Amino acid sequence: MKLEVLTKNDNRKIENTIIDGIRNLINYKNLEPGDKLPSERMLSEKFNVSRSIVREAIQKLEFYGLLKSRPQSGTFVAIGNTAFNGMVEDILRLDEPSFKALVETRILLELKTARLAALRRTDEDLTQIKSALEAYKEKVINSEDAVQEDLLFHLAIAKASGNSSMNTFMLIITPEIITNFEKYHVCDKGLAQEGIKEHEDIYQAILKQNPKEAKEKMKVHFKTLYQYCYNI
Amino acid sequence: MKLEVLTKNDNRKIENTIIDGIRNLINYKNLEPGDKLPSERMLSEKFNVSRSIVREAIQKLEFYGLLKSRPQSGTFVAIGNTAFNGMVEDILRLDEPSFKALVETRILLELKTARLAALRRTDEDLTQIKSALEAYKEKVINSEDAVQEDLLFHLAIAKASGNSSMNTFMLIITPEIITNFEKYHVCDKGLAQEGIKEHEDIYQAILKQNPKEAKEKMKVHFKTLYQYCYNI
DNA sequence: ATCTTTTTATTGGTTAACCAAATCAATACT
DNA sequence: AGTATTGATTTGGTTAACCAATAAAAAGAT
Repeated sequence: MKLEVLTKNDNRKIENTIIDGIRNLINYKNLEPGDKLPSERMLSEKFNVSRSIVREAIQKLEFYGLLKSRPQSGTFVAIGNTAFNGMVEDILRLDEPSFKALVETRILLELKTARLAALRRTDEDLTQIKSALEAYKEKVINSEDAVQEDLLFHLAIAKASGNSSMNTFMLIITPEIITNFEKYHVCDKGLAQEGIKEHEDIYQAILKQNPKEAKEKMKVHFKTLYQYCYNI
Repeated sequence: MKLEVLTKNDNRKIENTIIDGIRNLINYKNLEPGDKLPSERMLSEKFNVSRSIVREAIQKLEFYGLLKSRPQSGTFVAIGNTAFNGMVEDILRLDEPSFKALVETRILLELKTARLAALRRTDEDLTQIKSALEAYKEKVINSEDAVQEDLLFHLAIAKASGNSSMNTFMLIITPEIITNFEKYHVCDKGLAQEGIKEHEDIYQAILKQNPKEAKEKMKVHFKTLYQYCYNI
């Protein structure tokens, strides 16, 4: 029954081994930013694994900005030696975030995106937020589950914040939040009804382009969640 | 000369096409969370592309938590239809974050991680932060470039925050920050000297486990950067 | 009939062969 | 001598064939 986890760990382990090998190689050869790594073929031969494995390891390091691969040219070091070593260490030891960590991050991000959305929202942003709000309201008044519509409303605000980075991070943590909400039935306790009012308040603040009020209304909205999160 | 960008766009475009195809399939077949998608082989045949392409598209959707693939079993829908459609739309339209957006996000995250680190740091965390601080100081007093050591100090704090999610996000945005700092020579203006004092203040606050002070000292540290960022 | 065992087909993961673009060096031309 | 051109080589990207694990179905024993 735990086989799935085991194989996944194995995969993770071999990928991490390759990442560690690449790190050693860069240190041994003293490669600086802009320097070229050996080709994927040579790396796969050196580490006795297939090219796909090497490619995955490179892609992971590329995702974290440590390497940069250019088609028909090669893979290049993207940051300095010191930062590379320090960050690889962290990347290899990263563990899955807990639900508490996710909620904590979400609240932090959303207090900011609400404020920024009030400052920067376009008319197009506003109509999309409004549309998400209406979809949410319709579900709630029909007493249907509205977790998804709830999250989409918040994502619309994140998009309106004009900060692509925060928007991306919200997209990353949202599905896990949804899953946990539905699993622990966070929103079943008749909270959805008052949720409508809170959502409308946030929308109004963004409509009026009042950043302080937007953040404040978002904080009110999170009050229940906040307490819930810290009482698990 | 712009060919690299073009091919990359092409690659992106075909992957996005497949993602769109998967979305349509899920809608057409009304697949709910837990339902199984067609196998990678069938999808690659249906979309007239190779399995690798399909795999990459699936992996991207899995990264954002919309799908979940299990070895020797299949790929499964992970979230509800409504959320899936809304999020796919956003994912397809995501653009690269600007430097300003990155700095904005970094400041937001770090004011929080400093506070959390003061609350939750272990002794082990503390020694790692201290170690990063010493490495930074040594570089600065030798008048060497210390951008990397600077960032590693901040990453050590992020790790000490005990929030894996924020730690990951810091790791994601850090390399781009480093690159831009070095490009625009943000830290060349003799700021490094006073940076030592500011770093030490942050360290002391975390040592004393004083969250309010840690956040405040971090805010002081970011004051210059903050102004710089908003004056570009 | 029901449960266990065995077989068979399907799955994601892995490897290896193939392709077009980019690079670089040798050559031809001015 | 210097510059442009061309062709072989190297590169990351792509495709297709292969593998082990899984799950489902069929056969056998109780």
